[in-house]
Amino acid sequence: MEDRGPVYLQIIHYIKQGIAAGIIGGNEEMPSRRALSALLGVNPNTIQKAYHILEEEGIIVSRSGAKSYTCVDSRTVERIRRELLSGETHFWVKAMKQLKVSREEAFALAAVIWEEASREISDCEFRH
Amino acid sequence: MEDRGPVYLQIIHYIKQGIAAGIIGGNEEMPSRRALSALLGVNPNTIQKAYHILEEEGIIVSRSGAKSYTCVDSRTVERIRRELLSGETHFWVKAMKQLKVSREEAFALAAVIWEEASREISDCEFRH
DNA sequence: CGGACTGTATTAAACTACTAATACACTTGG
DNA sequence: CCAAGTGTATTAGTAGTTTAATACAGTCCG
Repeated sequence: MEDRGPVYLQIIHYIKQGIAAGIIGGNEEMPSRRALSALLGVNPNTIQKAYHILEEEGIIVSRSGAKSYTCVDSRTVERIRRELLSGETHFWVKAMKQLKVSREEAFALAAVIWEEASREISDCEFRH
Repeated sequence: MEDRGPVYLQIIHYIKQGIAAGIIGGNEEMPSRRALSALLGVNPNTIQKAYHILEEEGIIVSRSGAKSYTCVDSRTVERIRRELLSGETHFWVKAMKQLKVSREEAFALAAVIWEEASREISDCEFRH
């Protein structure tokens, strides 16, 4: 529905999601700032901002001149996964309650949409 | 989790949500720009921007000098309700699928959080 | 009527997100 | 080694959001 805020936050969220889903490994080479910016069609500075925050959060490591790598053990992967999962679900429940939807109606709709989404081609990885 | 973007969009969303939930009636007096800005601690111009867009969408009517009123029939209320409900649920399902969560795990977690939220005091109306 | 409140409009300033164009030092692979 | 690619930093500019300080004309109620 919406674009969901600043691009650099979307990138951070996207990478965390990839790690939580196991698409991005815990000690894996990351695309360079320039390469990812070209791929996504945004400015290198925007990628740098996202990577910098990810480094502050201890999710990637960067050595000046060399490529950046993810830096998360399995415990951290599980922590990130639970954070995202819980966060998104809390947000949905809150929205449903604010709309004064009954538990039955909410879950029935979610079930319908879940099946609907299962019948769609859903492949949009950020590398091939 | 997040602040969810521009304030004027939050206000629009909040009012639509109130209408969809039946908290705000279909032909009801709206708080004045100045009153709502004071209540929310934001600039009157920000409220004006939100109200102006709501008027363009045919949700409220404003006559220069008089108070603004909501202007939605029951069919429109139902349309708005379905839009918000469907939009939020699509977003949640998409997030769950991107995290590669099984339907069972996702719905189980949602059930837990739903009950958890039911045990909390949840009253934050925008007027008393 | 007349004052209080209303919607509406204008202008200026500050702030953030994002783009753009560089520049520099470091690492790596051929 | 050395050229290509890398992370990092700087400066400038644009656009959108928000605040601020007004101003003015219309409506409403006592």
